[in-house]
This record gives sequence, C-alpha cells and structure tokens, in this order.
Amino acid sequence: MHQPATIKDVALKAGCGVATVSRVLNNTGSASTEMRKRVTAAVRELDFQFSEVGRSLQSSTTRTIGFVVPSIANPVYADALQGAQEVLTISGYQMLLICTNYSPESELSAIRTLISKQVAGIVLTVSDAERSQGLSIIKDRRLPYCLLYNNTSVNQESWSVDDEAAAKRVAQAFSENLHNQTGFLTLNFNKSDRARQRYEGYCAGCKARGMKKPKLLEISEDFENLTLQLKQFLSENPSITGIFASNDFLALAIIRSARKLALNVPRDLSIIGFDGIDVGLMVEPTLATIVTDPKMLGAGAGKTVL
Amino acid sequence: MHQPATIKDVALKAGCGVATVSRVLNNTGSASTEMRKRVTAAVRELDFQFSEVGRSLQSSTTRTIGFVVPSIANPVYADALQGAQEVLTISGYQMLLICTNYSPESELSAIRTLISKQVAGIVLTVSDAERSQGLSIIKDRRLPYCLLYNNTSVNQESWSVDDEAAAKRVAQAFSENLHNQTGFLTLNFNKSDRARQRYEGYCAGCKARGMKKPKLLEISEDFENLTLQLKQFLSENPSITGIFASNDFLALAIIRSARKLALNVPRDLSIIGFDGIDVGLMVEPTLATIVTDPKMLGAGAGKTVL
DNA sequence: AGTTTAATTGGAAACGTTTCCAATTTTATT
DNA sequence: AATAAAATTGGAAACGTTTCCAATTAAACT
Repeated sequence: MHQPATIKDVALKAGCGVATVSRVLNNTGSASTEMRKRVTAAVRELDFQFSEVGRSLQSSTTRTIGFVVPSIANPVYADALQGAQEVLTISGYQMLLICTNYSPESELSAIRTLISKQVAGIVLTVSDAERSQGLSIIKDRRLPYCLLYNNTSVNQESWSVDDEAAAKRVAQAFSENLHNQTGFLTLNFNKSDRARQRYEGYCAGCKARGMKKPKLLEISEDFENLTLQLKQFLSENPSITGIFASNDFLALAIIRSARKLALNVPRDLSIIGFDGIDVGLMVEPTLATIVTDPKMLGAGAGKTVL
Repeated sequence: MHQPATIKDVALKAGCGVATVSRVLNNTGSASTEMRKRVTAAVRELDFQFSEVGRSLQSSTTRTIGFVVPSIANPVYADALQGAQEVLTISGYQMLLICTNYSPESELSAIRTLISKQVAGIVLTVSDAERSQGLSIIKDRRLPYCLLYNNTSVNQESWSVDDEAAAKRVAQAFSENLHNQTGFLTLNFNKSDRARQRYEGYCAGCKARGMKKPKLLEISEDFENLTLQLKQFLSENPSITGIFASNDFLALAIIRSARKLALNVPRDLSIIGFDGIDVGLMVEPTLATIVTDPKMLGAGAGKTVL
C-alpha cells in the first residue's frame, strides 16, 4: 500500500479496461452487475482513490476555490473564512488559502499562483478594488470570482458592507452623544480601500452633523508602542473625546492602550469599532461597533463563486 | 488571452520544441542565448504560466501543504495558520485548508481528500492522536506530516504544549490563591484529546495540592444559553470559586456570562484560560491564561513538514 | 432461426508537463 | 582539415484521468 494505486491497477485486478473502471466509479455509461462487482471489489482491495491531479488535467478544472485575504489573524477574515469553508464543504470543494499580509504586491502573485493551480474560482479581498491588477487578470480569464469586504463603484460581484454609509452612522452616534472632536484610527491606510472609504464616509458624516473634521491616527503594523502613540496623539489633540477605529481588532487594541493611560472607556474616551467580531462581544463593556457578520459574508462570497 | 496558453503555444510561437521551452524556463539543461531570447519573448507575449496541474501529474508532487484544523473561528487555530502561512509562503508553498468542526468523521474524509489532491504534506490537529484512523493512513502512505496541538505518547512529530503539565500549573495558581473547589469548563470533551489531557492534568494537580476534585462543566457547540448553564452549575456547586476553561475562547465567553450574572471577575469568580491568544490581552483585566504562542506553533509545524 | 436494436466493453487520444534519448550542430583538439 | 568532444535541439513516452468510438455481446423483435 506504499505507492498509491492507479486506475490501471484497478483495471488489472478487476480484469477489465480502465474505461470500464472509470465508468463504474463515476456512474457514467453502462456496466453489467458482474463488472460492477469486480471493480468495486478491486477498489476495496487496493484502497483505490482517484487522483484529483489526473482528473483535473483531463477536465481542466479542480474542486478548489482560491481565497486571498490580508490576514488570518484578524478575526474578521478568520470568521469569514469559517463561513466560506462551511458552504464549500457542503458542495465538495476545498479552500486554497493565501494570505497577503496587506501587501499589494503579494496580491498579484497570489492570484497568479491560484490561476496556475487551476482553481475553479477565487474569493478575494484586495487592497484597492478599483485598480487591482490581479483582479483584471481574473476577469480576463473569465474566472468566477467574488470580492469580499471590498465595495466598488463598478458593477461586480462583491459581498461587503457599505463602508461609507456605516461610517456616517458612526458619526451620527458620536454626534448624538455630544462629541465634537473625534479621531480616526487606522492601520495600513494607503493599503486598504476599506479604511479609506470608512474615513471618507466618517468625515462626511461629521461634517453633516456639524462636528469638527476627525483627526487621523495612523499606526504601524506592530501594536507595540501603540500606547505611546495614543498618548502623543491625545496630547496633540486634547479636545478629542472619541475615536472611531477602522476595525474591531484595532478598537480592542486601542481600548487596552487607553486603559493603560488610566483613561476610562467610554467615560473619558469613547471608542467605536467596525466589523462585529465575536470577541468584541466578550469584552466588558461590550465593544460598540458596526456589525457586519463576517461569517455570513464569507458564506455569501463562497456561494456566489460556486 | 481568453484560453490560457500552454507550453505548446509557446513552442509554436518561439519556433522550437516543447522540450526546449521547458528547459529554458526551468533552467535545466542547456540552451543557446538566441533560443532563450525567443522563448522568453514568446512567454511574455502570451503571458504564459505553467499549469501546476500538468506539472504535478508529471512530478507526482504539488507545492501544497494540507491543513486540517477543528475550527478557523477559534483564534488559536487562526493564529497558528497565520504562522504556518508565513513559513509556507517563504518556501513557495500554498495552504490547502480543511476545517472539521470538531467532527472526527470529517477528519478522515478531509485527509482522504488531501491525499487525493496529492498534497506534499499535512499539518493536522486531530480529535484523538492515539487512535486516529486518518493519521494511520498518512503514515501508511509515508506522507510527511506534523501534528499541531496534539501531544502523543508515541514518538511522532508534533508541535504542541504539554497539556498535563500546564494544567497542573493552573491548579497550582488556583491553590496559591486559596481556591479549594473549582470547575473545569470544556466543549466537545469527548472529541478533543487536548481537553481530556488538560482535565486529567488539572485533576492531578488539584489532588496534589489538596484541593477538591474539580467539577466538570461541559457545554454544547453554541454558546447561546451559556449564561443559564453557568447559573445552574454554580447553584449546584455553590462552593466553586474558580473555573479553568480548557481554552481562551471559552474563557472569554464564560467571563461574559459571569458578568451577566452580576459576578465580578476575578473577585467573585476567578477564570483561567488556556492558549494565550492575542485578544485575551485586549480584555480588561487581561485574561489569566497559559500562554502557548499559536503562531509559533503553526510556524514550527509548517517548517517540520517542509 | 434470422435480423434489428440495445447494452456492454476496451483501445486510444487527449489534457500539460518533464525527461530520456538520439540526432544534429557547434566548438575544441590533434 | 579531419576528428573527437561538447553543446544544443526536438521527438516521444510517461504521469492518471475521461471520453469518443468502434467492436463485441446480449436482448428483442419478426
């Protein structure tokens, strides 16, 4: 049982041609009961399983969907993947997962890789849906795809959230609680169209409500000196009473930093996040956020591609 | 550019045989500068890329590593995958991910699927490493593999934590803080050897410290009525002053439920978790836990398989 | 029984690669 | 200039499938 058996081995053992084995096992075309018996016996005996590689070459398709996401550690994407996984499994598909770490360059190579592996479709979150080079390759190849968490003006499949509208609601919430000067916390601002759209919507919302233009706090990948950065940010902008974090992961981190600075959240500083990840519900008090149900979005994207 | 170009198209355009194209592109065997030029020109012109399917059939190997985990939504596994992803990417491998949702049956079929897709190796977390049927298939096929978060008595590759020893430390911590009667919270107790090992180590630790045997609180998949279950559990066992949750995800959930019951954590009820996930650091007060660095474990497992 | 029709079967080509091998061309050696 | 050696090249087989097609066998009709 060392070397996996091939269809030829089965044919040999069953005393028939490979075509017959293929037909029996796939239930395509006819076969006598006698033949069926012999084939299934041989299969059992050899513990035979089709090689998907051989099949794919022949059918020029795979039962694999490619996924390209910026990060798996961020629960938004983890949850979305979980949702997608479940619908894929039901349909007998597998997930080929590539993580770009928010790097636009690896996006392109990820997509190339997926295409060379002949995935049947791609679900992806790109840095900038409007001008993604990878995305145009996908369209060129007429490959089924679906964007996730990217919303674009042009008409294309996407499961996401209306970032601008949601951000306006954040402004509204702050306004109703009598905040005037707030901040916008983001990571990889130039590498995420989501962050930018949320920022723009938020600015517009603030303006409409007569609030001051939010101050931008952009931080680096590692959260290490986040507390220090927050301290400096607040001392430079002492009138700030609330911060809108462009995602829940950041929101939780900044809450932690605020507390290190002996600030009471939300009394001294209000924080609103974005995403609605599960763990946000586990902290105390529960994180204020825009709820997006990542699992559902992932599942939706999965279904769309299938 | 609709239909992807094959090596034959390149050969045709470059006016040479397919063998030459293969040799030039793979830098194997010799080729004149003239020929190289023509081939690379043709490649550029056709935007040619090798089909990994064709290659795999020929070489009977893929640049893909299979991963089998119980859940992606649980940050332990998400973080581990993130760590693994990074080392895979560096080596030019991709991740084929299957999620079992803690179901031992899907474990086996997941492994079969991965094998039929000819993965070059498998990283997996199984329900029970000692008697996993899937695992023996892998060994049978002499496929490179590495366990993740499973620790076994028999000598096999695994990146994990000494669950029993760690659980004993939890008992020690409770003991030092003068707890006597505690509880052990778990999910899928019969489907996770980790949970069982932690429970056993914990019981042993409690015994050694002269504490009472911990009461077992096993909950169902959905956390919905967790608060109710906790309430009942505590009323049945009023002497309980601390709970050891078999993972951080559960710990956070139970903290939330405790607070809903107007219990102060940790004053009225102490909670200790297991895993050391990032978000555990983001709650207030920081979750007491056993730190395991999931990213590092994932990365280690990835390296081992490669 | 003889003929038509339907069911069953296997050979062979095709999918896109790599690699062996022999044939050709170039370069080095005497 | 003639030969030996080295470099370059392409044809063809192989990897594991599916599927077309022709051939054989069985069943159904007069």
